[in-house]
Amino acid sequence: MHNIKDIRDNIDNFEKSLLKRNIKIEKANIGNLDKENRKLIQDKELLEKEKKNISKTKDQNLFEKSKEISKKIEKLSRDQSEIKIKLDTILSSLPNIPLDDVPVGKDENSNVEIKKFGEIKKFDFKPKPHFELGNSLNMLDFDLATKTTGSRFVFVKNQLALLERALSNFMLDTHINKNNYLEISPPLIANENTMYGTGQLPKFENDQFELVLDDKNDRKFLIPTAEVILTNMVKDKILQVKDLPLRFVASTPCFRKEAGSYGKDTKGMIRQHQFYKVELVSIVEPNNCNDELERMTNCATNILDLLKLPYRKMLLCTGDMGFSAEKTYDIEVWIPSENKYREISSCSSCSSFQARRMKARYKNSKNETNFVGTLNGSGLAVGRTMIAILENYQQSDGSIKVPDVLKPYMNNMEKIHNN
RNA sequence: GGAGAGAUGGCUGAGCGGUUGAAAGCACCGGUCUUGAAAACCGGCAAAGGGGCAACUCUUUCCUGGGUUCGAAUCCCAGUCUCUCCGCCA
Repeated sequence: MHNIKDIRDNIDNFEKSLLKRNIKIEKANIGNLDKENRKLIQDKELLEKEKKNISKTKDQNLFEKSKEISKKIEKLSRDQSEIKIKLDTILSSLPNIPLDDVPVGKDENSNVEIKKFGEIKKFDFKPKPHFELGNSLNMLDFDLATKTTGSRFVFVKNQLALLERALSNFMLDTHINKNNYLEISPPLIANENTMYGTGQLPKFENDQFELVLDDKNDRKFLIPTAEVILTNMVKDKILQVKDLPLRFVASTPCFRKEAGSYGKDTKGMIRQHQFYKVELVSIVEPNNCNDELERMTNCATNILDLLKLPYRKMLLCTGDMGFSAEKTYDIEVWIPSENKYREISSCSSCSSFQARRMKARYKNSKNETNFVGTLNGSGLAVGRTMIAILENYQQSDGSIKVPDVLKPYMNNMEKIHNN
């Protein structure tokens, strides 16, 4: 959510910044609504003051007049709230402003590669895609999931289920013990206000799985990412500066409708309606957003370093960033069967954009109340990490070598194989 | 599912129709004292919104939404959440 005051003072810059994201704002409309809103507030406050004075005098002769004023106030405040709702509807659907160092572009083709890491393994056989490997191991079953549930779900069995669990635990332990994140096991369901806070609502309702409840006013959603619930842990709070930064980590299932991605990544478990993800969330002083973004991204890539998986770090362009982000790094891991890099983590700074929606504030060293900065990043997407391990660690016989760092989590198993 | 109790500022907690935006304590900030710190003492300290270059000023807010009243944190109604007891249950 943007601060209308900032927009008012600088509407041309605001327009320009959003244009970088291909968003055209109706400048005149916003300006008029804002003016109208303030006019009505002023009129209303004048009457309120008058009314207040009458009741202070306790003069019975003026009581009738006070009643009349009440009616006028009622009307004004109805009009005003209507205008305010219109204005807020517009403002709440506008994405965050990109930072200056974010490249401008309309889609992922304009993303900028920062650096490649790790070595791409040369296979002396044709590397198989993960779903073939999983299928022949009898440890990934997509057909069964289709039968029980529907498309874009999967049964993970046997040692791959262990691998999935091992990955979660390995990532969690690393972030908790090495990177100083606080482990959280959060609710997987969020209410409407929470979803609004991080920016999933109102604009992206179609991507969410909503629960069917008896009470239509009580709306609840399966979380599309733990970012939603972890970031909202500071909703409606006024924190002390000494409490910051807060760093949370959770491994949770994530649920996404993937609306509009028909025909995209239909094979395998690249794009699923449900997947595990280890999520990092930081709550910081707004000035520290940039440093924290670098730190967080390093925490994420550190996992790939330890797993010895090749990857590259991308700086997303304006057109490819998420709604709430001011700057985003994607980490892409090497997928041998596709002969390309695929997103495995996305780390974003959201400045005070989400904080303003959540009313998450802190008192700075001067004792002034201010909105916090929020960041979120995957550290990492567990399902896609499993894909990367299957493909990068595959052997010619279809077995999968277990990465060294995971062995302690998998009964010191050397290889995942069929019998 | 049944029966009660409650929801007040960053936190704890008074107030139960008229200078109450709200006592007190804690926390926090500034100062005195101290070599420094602690303690003690003095002072300050809610948020949101509007107006003003500013000093400042106005309005709203005591869970949410309605209602009663000239006037509501205080009374009435509905809802949400929390706690206790009983029942049921992973």
